[in-house]
Amino acid sequence: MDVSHILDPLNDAQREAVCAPAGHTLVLAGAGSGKTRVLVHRIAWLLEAEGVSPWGVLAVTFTNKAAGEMRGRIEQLLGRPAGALWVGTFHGIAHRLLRAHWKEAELPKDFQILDSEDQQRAVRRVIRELGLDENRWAPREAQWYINARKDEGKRPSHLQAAGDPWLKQMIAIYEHYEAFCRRSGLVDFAELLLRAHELWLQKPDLLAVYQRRFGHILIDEFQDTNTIQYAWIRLLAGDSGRIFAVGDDDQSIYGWRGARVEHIQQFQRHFPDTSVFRLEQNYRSSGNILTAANTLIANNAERLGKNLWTEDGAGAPVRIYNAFNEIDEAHYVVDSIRSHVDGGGRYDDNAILYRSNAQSRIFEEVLIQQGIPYRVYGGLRFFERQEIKDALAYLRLASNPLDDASCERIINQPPRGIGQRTLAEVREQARSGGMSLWQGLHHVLEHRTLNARALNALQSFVDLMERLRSDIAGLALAEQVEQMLHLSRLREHYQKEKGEKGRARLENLDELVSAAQVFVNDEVEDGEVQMDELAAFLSHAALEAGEGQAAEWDDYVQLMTLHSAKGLEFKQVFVCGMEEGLFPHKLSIDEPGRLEEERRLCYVGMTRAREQLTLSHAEKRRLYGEETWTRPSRFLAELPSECIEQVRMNGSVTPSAAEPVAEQVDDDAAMQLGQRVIHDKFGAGVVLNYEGGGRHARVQVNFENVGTKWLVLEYARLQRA
DNA sequence: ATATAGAATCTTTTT
DNA sequence: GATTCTATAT
Repeated sequence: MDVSHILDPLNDAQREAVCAPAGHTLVLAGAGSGKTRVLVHRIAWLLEAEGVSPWGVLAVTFTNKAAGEMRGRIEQLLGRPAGALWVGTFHGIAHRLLRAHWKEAELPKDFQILDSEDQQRAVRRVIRELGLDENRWAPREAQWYINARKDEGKRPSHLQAAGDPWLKQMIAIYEHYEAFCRRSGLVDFAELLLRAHELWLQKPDLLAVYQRRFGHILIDEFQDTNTIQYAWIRLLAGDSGRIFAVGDDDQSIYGWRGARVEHIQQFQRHFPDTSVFRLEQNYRSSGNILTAANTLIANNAERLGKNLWTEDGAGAPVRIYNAFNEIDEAHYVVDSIRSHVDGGGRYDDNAILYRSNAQSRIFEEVLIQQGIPYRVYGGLRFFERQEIKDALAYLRLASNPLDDASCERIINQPPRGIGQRTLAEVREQARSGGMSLWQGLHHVLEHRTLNARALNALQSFVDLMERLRSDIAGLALAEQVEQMLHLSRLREHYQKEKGEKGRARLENLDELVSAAQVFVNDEVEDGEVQMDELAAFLSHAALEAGEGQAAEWDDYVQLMTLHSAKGLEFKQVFVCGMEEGLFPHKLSIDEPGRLEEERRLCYVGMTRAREQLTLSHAEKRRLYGEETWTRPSRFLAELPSECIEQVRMNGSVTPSAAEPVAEQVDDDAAMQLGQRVIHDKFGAGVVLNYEGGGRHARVQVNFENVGTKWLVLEYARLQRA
């Protein structure tokens, strides 16, 4: 078999990794060093050169996007579909296993998935049931506790309060929450992983089947694996599976949600026959950007050590813009983007990155004001929208009457006269009789423990759900959805909602119908279990919340947090709000480990840039409605001065302040900030700043050879370069 | 049962 | 500043 198409596009280091010998492989891949490429080519190599069957290969990623991209690139390289190959997220694959082996996993056949919002509601309910004060025992906190334990592979029975009353309460909530999930046939995200792990532990013969099948296991973003994911991988690999893990300890930014970078170091201990490869040649960023990023990250103590290099030239210096306030900052960034586009560039060459979402607003305002198209990543996703979740809850309750989470959500949505009092009685009946809400409802109706008005309301809900269940049986998926929207009167309900919001909600409901139309049930194609189409659709909705944003090919400026920028690249990158307390964030400043994670986050942001990187900070910032004076981020001070170009603008709030320079000087001497100039004696330089006006106007110029100087415009006789 | 006004509270995010 | 929950009035 000719494998030149697999190996030729690779550099030496990449090729060595792709052709790694039998045994385990760890690839330490720096930012922009071709990480995905190595994974994709490795799989192609296994299939084409080593004759491995696609049946025997499993590739795991963290996001659906990454999984989709990987499969696409593999098929492109192979020139054919690779159906039997398993490519998916940890959660997606765990879900697939549990669907195929629901009996062995002790799950109901039609179990459904709780997303984090559903989970939080469930936890809140449990807290109430325990008679605890919600203010003292915040549902969010308990949810966080439960997920953290699950991510560590721990059940309540593994935990001990050791006299700590807080822990004792948390464990109690965890226990009751588990009971709730069990009797409702519900599984949260962390549970998918934990359950899949336990399934293999408890059924060794089943594990053996998968161990025999998957001789090759590939993991993307290995630095992001949490305890349970890594344990699961090790279990699957057993003694015979070969693991190919790709990661970068410098890009570990998810420690706060349980990711353990240590897995990279442990890997070589756990698997002694591991070959380690380093990919350090960067194909993305210019020299200055890379040097700056390298210098910054060198301040971290806990590193495996790695230095990125490039064959490209130094490129433009990294710009640091010192803004007066956040409005000035936004104007500077937007103006830079505008001049990029005026010079023939595209809007989507540009990314505005920030530490926290609250920072996006001011950029949006300025972008709107200037009529520049933009897209903000990471808002509410399609399947997370209220109206969509309402609609799905009807379908879920129809297919599983035990699903209390869904029942609670829609029992009075749209409003049908079932208030808190009535609901409390239903809950009480359900709880005392050990029944689901749905059963509790029937109990209340039979024993008439409420007044007639409430009973009527409850009866109408029961009738509705029963009618819905019988009416949608046998219909095609999209018709089921359509029928549900009609019978539940959800569409009618949202029609009444006025304004832009109501219109958008209706559109989303229509969109749900078309999502059902195009949905193909590929959930279990090789297993014995044929999953119900509706159930598959509902799982899909929970596991893949969807984008629901502007189409990707449109030309928009990209706004996102530094976290969501990981894995992406842009010609021009603006990292904004480089101030102490904001970035590094004040909640991470005191702990060295967390501060290092902030620095890695900065490193990730910087290495997104191909040609131009601009870091900005404001002296004064209004955040959460409060105005504060700020100090520049310590990260700025850690950058090497030879890669940096400082841009300052004294005391002026808007960039229009730059214009007086142009107005007050004669036409041929007119200049703007950032203008390249030539001086008779000092040579070439760049205008950084200006001061005053008229005859006394002075400019600050950064000369390539002699550094920064203040010059009086009238005498300096600068020429524009 | 709902509508509205005041108060509290705000990292980062995927599944 | 903006959302989201809580208390109060209708």
